[in-house]
Amino acid sequence: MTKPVEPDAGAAETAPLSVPDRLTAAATRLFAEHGFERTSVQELVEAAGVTKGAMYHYFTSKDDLLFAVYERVLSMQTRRLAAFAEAEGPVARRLHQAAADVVITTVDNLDDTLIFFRSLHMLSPARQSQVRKERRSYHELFRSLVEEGAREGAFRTDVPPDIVVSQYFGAVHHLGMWYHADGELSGAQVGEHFADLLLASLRT
Amino acid sequence: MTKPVEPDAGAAETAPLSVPDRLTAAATRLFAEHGFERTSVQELVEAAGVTKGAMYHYFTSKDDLLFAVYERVLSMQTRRLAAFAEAEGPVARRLHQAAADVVITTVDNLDDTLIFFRSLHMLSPARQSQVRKERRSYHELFRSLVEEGAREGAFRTDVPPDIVVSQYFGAVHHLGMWYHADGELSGAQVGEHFADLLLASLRT
DNA sequence: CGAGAATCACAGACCGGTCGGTATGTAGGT
DNA sequence: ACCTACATACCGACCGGTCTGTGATTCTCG
Repeated sequence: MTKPVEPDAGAAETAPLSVPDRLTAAATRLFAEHGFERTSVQELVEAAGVTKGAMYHYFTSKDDLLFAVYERVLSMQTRRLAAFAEAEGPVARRLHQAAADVVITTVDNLDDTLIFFRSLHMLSPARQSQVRKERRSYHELFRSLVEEGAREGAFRTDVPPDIVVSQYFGAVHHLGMWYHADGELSGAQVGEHFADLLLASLRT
Repeated sequence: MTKPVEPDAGAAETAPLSVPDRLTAAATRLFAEHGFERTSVQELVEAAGVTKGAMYHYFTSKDDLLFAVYERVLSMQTRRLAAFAEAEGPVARRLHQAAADVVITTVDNLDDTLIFFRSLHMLSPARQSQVRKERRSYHELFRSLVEEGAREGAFRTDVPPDIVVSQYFGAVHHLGMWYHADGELSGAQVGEHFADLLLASLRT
């Protein structure tokens, strides 16, 4: 058995995922459910259908696993934002699209983003600063769109762009606290409303 | 020694606070600094200058102490919001004042609000639902202001008030993740900007 | 081409340390 | 005598991480 286990050998779910993928998937679910500290390595590996030996073969520590969960969603969102920022068209439209999109990717990965802000402080200082650095460049990319609109006269100039971005992302990052997939509004609908409110708040 | 200890008997800070108050103050600081789970009861009571016996005399568990921290700031913010909501004047002005005020009280109690959203899930389910209930009535009081403005024609009606309120409080609750008292802007300045953006986003 | 060596990918028992909570004791007030 | 308000010693559970073992695969070299 080089990579996949034989079908239907494990517990409930036995998709042919690799062992590291099974571990990150189980970690995402359990960390979001009980929190990072309340989830023991033992129950984590049992949920993933592997053993501790397997986990410590691929990850150096429990923190490392948390970090891997962070990286996945953070790099994905950064890539998407860059694509919207570099696109053609008026800045108001690009900002609206980017703002709505980050809501959609956030609700599509609600567990990850919930863990993100709940457990960042559990990471080693080195890992924390690495995550913060990535988060910061993400913030700055978004801010550059706001500044571009302000220069062009499309947006108001009496509120610091940093405040605008911090306010918006604060709202997005808090989605994990209240949004439920089985609620009235889809992620796309919430994204539209959020983006509409953002653009309205920036009108001259 | 019925209530106060003799002056200058403990560690660094020996204000004549009662033992429960010393414990909640130490808990607020340590939970915000290292997180709830990483803070042991032993270091907590040492920071408060008391012993475990004292702590378990006033609180039934470590969770109970966390709950007490929650209650203090939550009830305070609810009282203040009610005062603004019940005041006189146009709804736009009352909403602006309430929106700016919640930012100020949040940055004035940044540790508490940080703990709040980071460690809510560590509470027992019963306690969690009690906190959520209070949080919900707070949300609804704020929402009633938005709805009042919409009825009067002062605010737009094409975005659900719940979305507006969730977005705004999301941003406020996330202040603990980025606001620093030694930064460029004071809490009052951030509050003004936040409230300005909120009101602008609601214009018809 | 084949056999032994080295490596990989885990398995699972085990350990030192820590932690929340309790049991028991006691000084002072009433 | 009794209650309040603590102090202190202690316990059993648990947890992250390590260590050794092992079957399968790959590499090496004659």
